[in-house]
Order: sequence, then C-alpha cells, then structure tokens
Amino acid sequence: MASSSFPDNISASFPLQGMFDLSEGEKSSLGFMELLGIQDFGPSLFDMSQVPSTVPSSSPNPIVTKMESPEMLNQPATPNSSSISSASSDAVNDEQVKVEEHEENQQKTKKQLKPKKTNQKRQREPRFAFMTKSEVDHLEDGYRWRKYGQKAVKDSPFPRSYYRCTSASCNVKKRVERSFNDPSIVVTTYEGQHTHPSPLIPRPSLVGVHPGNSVAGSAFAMPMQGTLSHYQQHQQQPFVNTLLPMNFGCNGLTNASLLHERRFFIPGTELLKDHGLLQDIVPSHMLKEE
DNA sequence: CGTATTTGACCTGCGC
DNA sequence: GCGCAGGTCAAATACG
Repeated sequence: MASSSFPDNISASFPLQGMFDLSEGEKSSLGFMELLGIQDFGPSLFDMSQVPSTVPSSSPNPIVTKMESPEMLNQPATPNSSSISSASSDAVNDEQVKVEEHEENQQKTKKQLKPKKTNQKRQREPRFAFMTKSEVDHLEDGYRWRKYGQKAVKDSPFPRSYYRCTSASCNVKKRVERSFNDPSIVVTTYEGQHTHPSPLIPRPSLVGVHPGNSVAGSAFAMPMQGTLSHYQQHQQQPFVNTLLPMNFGCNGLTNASLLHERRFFIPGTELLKDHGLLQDIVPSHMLKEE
C-alpha cells in the first residue's frame, strides 16, 4: 500500500521537508549526483544500480524508493525530461524547491551557528533525502558507512541512525530513519559529497565512455554508461531497486519499468537539465533490449 | 586482531 | 537561565 499510497500526505504532514536541505551552493552549481559525490569518478549513485545485485541478502524485500516530492509522484509516467527538469533547482519545481529552501533556512540557522570547537566544518553541507520502501533500515548504496550514533526522534517512534562514510577523507554523512506515517518507508538523508569513487564497485571504466563530458550531466553520464550498460548486459538486472535516484541520470534509459519500479527522491539539482545526455547515455543496445 | 556497532554522555542551538 | 531536541563523541562490546 505504501508504494501507491505515497501521496502528499507524506510530504505534507510528514516532516520530510526537514530533510531537504539544499544549500545555495549546490543549488547553483551542484547536481544531484554531485551532491552524492558523483563527480568525475564513475561509480556512485549509479553504482547503486548494481547495488541490489551485490547486496541482495541485505535487503530482503525489494527496495522502493520514492521521491519526496509529490510532484514527482504525479509524473511517474514521464520520467524523462519531466522528472529531471522538475528536479532541477531552477523554478521548474517551485514547490519542491521552496520546500527545500524553507527547510534549508531553518536548518541553516541551526547548523551554521554551530561552530563546533574544532573546525569540524559545520558548514551547511548539501543535503537531500529520499524515501525508500524497505524492511531494512540501512540500504546499500555502493559506499561503506559506519554508524556513529542513534537518536530517538521526537515525533517518531523510530530512532534515527547516523552514518558516516568510512573513507578517511570523505566526510559524507547520512541519516536513516523510518517514516512514522508508514514504518515500511525508510527516509535516508545524505549530507555532503563523496570525495572518492564507490569502494564497493570496481567501477567499469569501459563501455564507450565519451570524452565529451562537459557538464553536470556528463558527470552522471559517464558512470551511467559504464555501470548501467555494463550491468545490464552482464547481469541483466533491472536496476530498479537501487536506492539512489538513478532515475534522474538514467531517466533517459529509464525504461518505464524503472520508474514504475519505485524510487523517488528529491534532487534539487540541475543535472537533469541535460536531456540531451540521456540520448547519449542510453546505449542503443539498451534501447533495443527494451 | 581489526573493524563495525551499540549506547550513554556530552555539546550546541533554540525557544520560552 | 533552563529545558528540549538534534547531532556527535568515544568507550565498551560484538563480530568476522
């Protein structure tokens, strides 16, 4: 019931908004992928696509990720440029952006003011949250995380877990908590950007990667091509269960099935802007397969 | 033995 | 100033 009943009530009544926290910085230049740490190095969110295949045992049930933005939910049929653009930070999705900004302000004041003794850099790290329907709290996303804390959440019977990327120089964090509205839904909030490629993925640097990467789009384009096509061909896995919003990046390849699967997340970036990429990204063979 | 998790204490910011 | 809530630290513990 959850997957289809993911109405706005979640975004509306649920304090999810609090999770969308996009700083101005990323808004203007960072892409969703970048937020996650996907930059030049290949694997990252996209890698997640393979995640399910690599970590099947950890996730007993099919993972369902959803966008927190109701709008996204409304346009599952047109994942392509639609979802992408909507995810953009511009004004395409005012509501979404607004929510994010709103939250941002609130949290910003809080976080920013927190200087922290050492310069642990309490800077407003870009954040984004997405909901996933899963029985397991900690979803695999291609990176290794170390849990460093757990706290009870005021308005929720479920505790919130705090994870940190195990990479030494990477201070990406993520919070995981269950929606009190629907315990079957896990809300994951990422904060910061990975400064390294996914450790769990060998990162296929093959598959005709074009050198023509110039913008955010390319950021994911490359990985996508490599990972997706790679896995698709070799594993035939419908990377639908991935946790990350691959939709964005791959919305091009997004086979309707993909979107159908489930997964919503709140990007708030502009990588989606390059629709053109999609075409490039989507290997012809993939299309054929479909 | 090295690494990851658990968990209570501690710190910080905010509202009253 | 006090209490609350969110977030982090770090010692103890568990696990492979």
